[in-house]
Amino acid sequence: MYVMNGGVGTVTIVAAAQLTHRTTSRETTEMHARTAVPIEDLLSNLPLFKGLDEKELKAIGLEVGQMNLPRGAALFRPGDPCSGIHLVVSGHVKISLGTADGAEKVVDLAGPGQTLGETAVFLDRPHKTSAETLSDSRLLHIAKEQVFAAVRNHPGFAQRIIAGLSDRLDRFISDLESLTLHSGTERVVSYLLSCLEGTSERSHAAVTLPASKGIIASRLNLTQEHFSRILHDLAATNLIRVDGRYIMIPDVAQLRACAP
Amino acid sequence: MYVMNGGVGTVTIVAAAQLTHRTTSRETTEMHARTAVPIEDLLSNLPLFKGLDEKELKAIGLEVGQMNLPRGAALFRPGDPCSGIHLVVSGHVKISLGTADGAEKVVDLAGPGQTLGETAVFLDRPHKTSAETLSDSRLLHIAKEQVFAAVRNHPGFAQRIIAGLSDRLDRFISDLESLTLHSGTERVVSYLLSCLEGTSERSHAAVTLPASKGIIASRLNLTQEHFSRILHDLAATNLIRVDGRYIMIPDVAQLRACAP
DNA sequence: TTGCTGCTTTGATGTGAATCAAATGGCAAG
DNA sequence: CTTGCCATTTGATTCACATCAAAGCAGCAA
Repeated sequence: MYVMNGGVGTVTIVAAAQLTHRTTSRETTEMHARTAVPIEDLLSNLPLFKGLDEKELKAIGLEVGQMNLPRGAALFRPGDPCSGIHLVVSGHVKISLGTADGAEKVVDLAGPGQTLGETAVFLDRPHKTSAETLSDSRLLHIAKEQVFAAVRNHPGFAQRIIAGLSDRLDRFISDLESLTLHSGTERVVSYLLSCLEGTSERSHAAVTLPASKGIIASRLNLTQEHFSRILHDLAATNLIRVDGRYIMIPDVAQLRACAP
Repeated sequence: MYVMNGGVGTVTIVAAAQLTHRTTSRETTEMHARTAVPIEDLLSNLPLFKGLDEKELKAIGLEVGQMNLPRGAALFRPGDPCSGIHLVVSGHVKISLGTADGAEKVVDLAGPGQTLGETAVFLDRPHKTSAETLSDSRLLHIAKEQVFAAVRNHPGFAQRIIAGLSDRLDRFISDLESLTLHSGTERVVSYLLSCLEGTSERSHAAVTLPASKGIIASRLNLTQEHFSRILHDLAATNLIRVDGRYIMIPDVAQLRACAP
């Protein structure tokens, strides 16, 4: 389905011709403007690898393939056999569930540093979700067998994987909690706040949504329409200011305090 | 909070006097009637350990504590520091989230073979859920440090843990899917069907609910009332027959086919 | 410019499921 | 047998959110 390079250590350009995608001419041109990056520098900045000693890093790094994908590319679809795990370096990937009747629910939006497809690898099952890039993205790919080998030979790596899975599990529980215990407005508020994580703690702040409002709405289990209204209600009370995907939060504490 | 034995290999009786629980006299008496069981026999039957070689099993087995708890005992509450992972040998444990306003959502019902509390261990965070036995239960406990040691020293064990987490993650995704994409009735149907897993594939079958209808309802994200109604509707169309917690399914295929 | 196409907003209307309230039935203790 | 406590059922009412429909607006190609 897509081409990649393994066992090299520097970047090769990925042929993306056969990918399912919608690309504008401008985007495809950007696709080809990039420089070669030593892969270990990339790795050592990723949470999955951070803290591993140099030897381990090198051993694993050799086995990593790099992919550059345009917006709208499908990484996998439900039922696809799983080739390995993916790691987002830049860009955003939408992970979603499809239904028989064409509806779709966005399960997660993976940003830089996040991993995709571990469960399919470790349970040795085909994927049950589908993954698609939302913007031009750079990903790493580690093949299944190499993941297994790394888990066997590098306890540190196994620990990373476990921590990663635990974290995801925890976040899913939080999602489940929001979904069942909180109202639409509360979900939107806590989503906005979660977008701020890692940002310096100031009273005012701003967020740029990582995807279209329709996608975010699905992620929060709302209809586009409902999401739009909630955003407006919040803007009406001056808790936020909306300009397209750019959202200003004049008073973070006040927003946090609101649970209507 | 509770007493247990580590590093022994056979069973010690657990003092449960100080546990938060509601116990009838009959239940407490049963509590004290049991025999010593060599712990490795227990382990080798649990999915977490199955397939490990004898040496690994022995090494880990030495570090396991066994607990016998009456119904209604609290294993941990949100905010509690996490002592290690628990493993259900027999009985059922309710894992739930509490809200500020007293409401409660049952996240999972752990039965024999399942593990509790891994995420808190590996993320080194206090628990965010609470866990409580729903019936007299026998559990194993592996302390945090020993879990870490086992992960470091026994790649097989690490792999088990990873598989276990992956499986949980997958099931949570399924839950999320049901929750958002399926109706109440569909959720009930698929829950009933999931209770049949592992049972011999016959056209007719029966399930006994592992907990009170209120608990199950919460697990399925329904109110008691709504759950009750759905059960009635299904019974009205002869898809099931309800007698307390005992549910007869005359025609499994027909039930599976129903997605109103 | 024109016209297309996809995203977002807005309003009107409908419904599933929660909430409230009260009745029923079982079970254990007295 | 009665009393009281739970769990479950049932009905009536309410509300959040979805659905449907239509219009507004921006980006882009020609």
